[in-house]
Parts: sequence; C-alpha cells; structure tokens
Amino acid sequence: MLNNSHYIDKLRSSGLRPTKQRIKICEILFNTEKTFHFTINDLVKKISKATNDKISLATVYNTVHAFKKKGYLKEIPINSDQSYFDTNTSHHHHFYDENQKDLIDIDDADVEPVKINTRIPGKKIKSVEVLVKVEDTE
Amino acid sequence: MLNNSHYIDKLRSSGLRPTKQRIKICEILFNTEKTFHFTINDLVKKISKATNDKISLATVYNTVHAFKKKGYLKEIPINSDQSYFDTNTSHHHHFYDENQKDLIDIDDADVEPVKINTRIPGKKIKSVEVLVKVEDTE
DNA sequence: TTCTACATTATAATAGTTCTAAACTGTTGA
DNA sequence: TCAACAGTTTAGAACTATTATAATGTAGAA
Ligand SMILES: [Mn+2]
Ligand SMILES: [Mn+2]
Ligand SMILES: [Zn+2]
Ligand SMILES: [Zn+2]
Repeated sequence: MLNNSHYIDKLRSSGLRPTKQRIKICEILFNTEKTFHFTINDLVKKISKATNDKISLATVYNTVHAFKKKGYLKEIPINSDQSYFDTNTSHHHHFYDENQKDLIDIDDADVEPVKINTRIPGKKIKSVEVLVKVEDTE
Repeated sequence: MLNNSHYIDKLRSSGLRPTKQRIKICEILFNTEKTFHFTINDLVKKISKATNDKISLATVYNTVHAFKKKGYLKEIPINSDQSYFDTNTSHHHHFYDENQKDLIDIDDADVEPVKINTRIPGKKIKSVEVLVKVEDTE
C-alpha cells in the first residue's frame, strides 16, 4: 500500500512495467520479513484476501513466471501435481513434510557443502539442492 | 518372455495378482541389467514396441503406482509437467539435464554423505536426495 | 496528447493424470 | 472341476494445473 516506490523501481529496473497488478503481487510476496513457499493457488487466495480488484489467473501465472525469470522467485522441485515457488532466493535446502505436505527451509549453513565427485562433460552445474523428506515419528 | 516365474513370484508375494499385463510391464522394467528412468509416456511407447497386445493407459498408471507402493519403483522429484520414475530403487542421486530434460544417476559413492545439522521435532527423516541441475556450457 | 509496445483479461485449449463403471480374469474352496 | 467372488483391465469421461489466444487496456516515450 504505502511504500510502493521500492517495487516500482525493482520492476522498472528489470524491464517490467510497474502495473498495479504486479505491484500488488510484489506487496504480497515481498512485503514481509519472512520468506515463504506457495503454489499458484495459494497466491490467488492471498490476492483475493488482500484486495478487492481481481487479478486474472493468467496474470498471476504470467507474473510469477516473469519474477522467476528475473530471479525474484525460485521454483522448488517437489513431485506434486502443482508447482511450488519460494520467495527465498538464497541458496538453501528443504525439508518436505509428507504428512503436512509442507515445505520447510533448511539454511545453507545447516547443510555441510555437498561434494559431487563426478561431472558430465559439456555440462555445467546450475544448482545443487537437497530435499529431505520427513514424516511423523510414531 | 521366458523366465516369468520370477515375476509371478514377486507379484504374488506382494499381494498383486500376476496378470499378463503386469508380467509384461515387469519384463520391460526389470528384465535388464541396467536401471533407467522413465515417464508414463516412455513406458507406453516401450510397451507398444515390445508387444502386440495393447495395455490400456489406465492399467499402465495403475501398475506403476502399485509398483511404486511396493517399493519396486521410485518417483523422482523434478519440477516438470510429468512424473519421472526410476527402476533404480537403491539410494542414489541425480543430475537433471535441463536442455535434454534427462535424468542421470549419481552413484551414492560419488556424493559425500550429506550432513544436515538441524532436525524437526516429531519428524523422522525418510530420505535425503540431491538434485544437481545442469545445463550446456557455451 | 498521441502512439506503440507491453500487459491484462476472459476464455479456450492442452495435456497429464485420475475416475467410472462395465466387462473380464485369477484364485479359492466346495 | 467349476461356480463365485474379489481383484483387474478397459475405454472413455472427468478433472485440474498450466499455457495459448486474441481482444482490450495501459504505461511510458516522444
Ligand atoms: Mn506426482
Ligand atoms: Mn514446472
Ligand atoms: Zn525455501
Ligand atoms: Zn536414478
């Protein structure tokens, strides 16, 4: 609501026009001290709670993809019927709670550097991510 | 074709009736020294190459899910529009080639043990998997 | 203000997956 | 041996996340 100029600058500097839909989505995604994980469906719900103006589903998809492309969001590889996104773009890892179907960050400092002693010729490493699946003890 | 009794025993001992469709799918998935990764679509193609009798798509899905449940297949977490399965059920890791959209095994021995220095109370670790995304150097 | 490229939108299309319900088959035990 | 039943297969419909389409709207430059 208030200090949108930050988002306007951010969008403009990355070649995205600061439309009111994109600014609203920035507010929802980045106007918080805590980062979080979400699906498109989660985001749509957050938007409808936060505003009276509707944002079309197509725009939500377009915007999330544009932000991902610019590095403002990461997509988390979870096998699921829908994509998970992450507002935490720093290098980190995840617990996936199979009971709650919930992603939880693992700080990079809490994982010893992953050493891979093999390479693929002609390919360079883009990312190394650890997924720790957990379930209830019982 | 020949030694199906092994698959018949395997199916029967896990409570699955050894139907001809399941035996055929066993032959395709497990009758090879090398393990491999596949999508449902890949498997459907392999089946139609290997046999004249059609197996319905619903049965392919049913069978793959049944085998996964019994631990004869693993599902690999990749963000993709389709699920990837693995006939290698041992503990190992993966390269994912983003250009070829191809999974490549990383032997467990080629990855230094991943140490996670944090836990979630009330949860136990089910698996720890490393996904290394790679792309063409250029 | 006018122009234009970019963005939004409703809606249709696509595609992987799951569901349905009818037909079929493997197994059991009388 | 064979009926009976539960498990399985099947074609096709339904579902759902995502992407494409194409018409309308708008931000920013000139
Ligand atoms: Mn899945
Ligand atoms: Mn995806
Ligand atoms: Zn995260
Ligand atoms: Zn593998």
